[in-house]
Amino acid sequence: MEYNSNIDRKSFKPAYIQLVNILRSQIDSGKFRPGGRLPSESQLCKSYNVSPMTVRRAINILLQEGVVSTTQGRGTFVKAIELHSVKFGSRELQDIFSGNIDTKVKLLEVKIIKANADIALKLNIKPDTRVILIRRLIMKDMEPVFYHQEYLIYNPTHPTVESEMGVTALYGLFTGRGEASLKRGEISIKPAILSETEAHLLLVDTSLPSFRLEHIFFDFDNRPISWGYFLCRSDKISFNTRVGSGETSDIILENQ
Amino acid sequence: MEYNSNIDRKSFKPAYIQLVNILRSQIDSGKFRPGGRLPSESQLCKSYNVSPMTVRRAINILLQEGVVSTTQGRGTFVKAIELHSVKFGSRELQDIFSGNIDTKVKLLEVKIIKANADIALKLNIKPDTRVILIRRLIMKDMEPVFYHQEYLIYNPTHPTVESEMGVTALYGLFTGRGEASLKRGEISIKPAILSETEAHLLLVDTSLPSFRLEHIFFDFDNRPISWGYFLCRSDKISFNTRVGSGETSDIILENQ
DNA sequence: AAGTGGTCTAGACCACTAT
DNA sequence: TAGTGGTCTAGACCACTTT
Repeated sequence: MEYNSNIDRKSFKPAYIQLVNILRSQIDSGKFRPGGRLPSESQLCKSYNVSPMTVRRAINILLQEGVVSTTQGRGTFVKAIELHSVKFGSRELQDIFSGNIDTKVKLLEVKIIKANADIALKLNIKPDTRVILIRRLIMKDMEPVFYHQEYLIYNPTHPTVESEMGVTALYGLFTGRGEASLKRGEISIKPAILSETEAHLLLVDTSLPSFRLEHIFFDFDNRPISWGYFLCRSDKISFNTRVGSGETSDIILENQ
Repeated sequence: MEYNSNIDRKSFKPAYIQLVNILRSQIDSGKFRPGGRLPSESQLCKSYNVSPMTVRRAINILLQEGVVSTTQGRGTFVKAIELHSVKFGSRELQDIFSGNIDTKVKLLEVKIIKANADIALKLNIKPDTRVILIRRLIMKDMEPVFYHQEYLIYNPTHPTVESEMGVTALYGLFTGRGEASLKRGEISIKPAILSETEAHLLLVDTSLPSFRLEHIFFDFDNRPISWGYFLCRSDKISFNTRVGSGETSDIILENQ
């Protein structure tokens, strides 16, 4: 939040960030209502004594945040809140996998099995090909939070396999210190009802609904490497988002 | 995707977008692996005959996408895929609420009730204050997808109330043509198990798990205006994301 | 014609990292 | 010291919308 409405050139905050904060708090205060027009870019240049590129940069940020919309030749307008393209994040997921020290991974089982039709389809291999099954329990504060089950392509010459089997390898994926051989992944969330054995592992009742976080990863040849899913206790995790002009002011600086 | 590795000044695509696509496809191809360093900005200026600001802009986009990370004085590096801060979106949600013509809202009930402790807490009012209860069914292709239940502050002088009661007002929220009096909202996703009556309304069995999409909206005085939730059939909706260097090339241009 | 957003230049200066 | 990312300038030119 900017308390004064001028740009402080001595501040450690860049001018464009200060301008973003000024404009956002003005929108937030109701000075510019949804549908209303912001001052033109050239006006902003004069008002705050900054160059066009700096104004442009500030407005681009508000644009990306979905706070304003621009039309060439018309102006910059405050957007009404809209829900159809919201993105959800999870504070708890971030907490658990941010290298937090009280997060433990308990390896339940590692074995080589023959792929059934379903696994074969997902991993794009022939049925009955050998794959590695890993079952893990992720604990936070001594309590189970996730049950994780994963099928890996079995390839003795492939370096991924060995490192993935390590219980700590899971961290890497979350914290970015993971495999350089993984190119991309796809993850989806669905709600799930736990089976008796799954509920037992997570120390909950089957009446507690859960998230099923399914994932698949590919190498640089676009071949599937692993497929699996997390089952998450719904009392330990949720996905959230904010829309409209919230007080997100300082997050931007942290990201840069 | 860029097929040649030079910037076409006659193209309708801006130079910085072309550069983003070139760099991304080079990362995608494995030319720059996770952990590896990209050419320096000044090198990129020379290679592609663009100004520093244009290179900067391109790299900023890759930075925002999480594809690369930068360190002042060291360089720009390809990031390994990381999961802890992924954001999930829903294609189905987008489809249903993008002004699609075959989406219908069926109003089940509108009545004034006295707020119980739970509702009073959420809406920051005294218990037994009168609130409006709205119950809706959102249909797609003649099939129910969402059950929606919402509690609105009852205030005859407030313009929000009347327009919200209209069955079509729901669209506005999703498409951005909604209330200009709403400042911000918070939305969360949890898994849920349907009650008998809820399952009956959605024409499914209680054994089908569902999403519960809870929302609360505030006006420009930061007062809660409405609180409620959607129950979503899990066979009709999912939340997804991609990590790593996927083929997201052209989406960027569409957003701009 | 005047005003708007959108792209781009060709430098400048600074802070930081490596050697 | 040399190279790196990061910010910023003071204009230019273009495409578009409004009057």
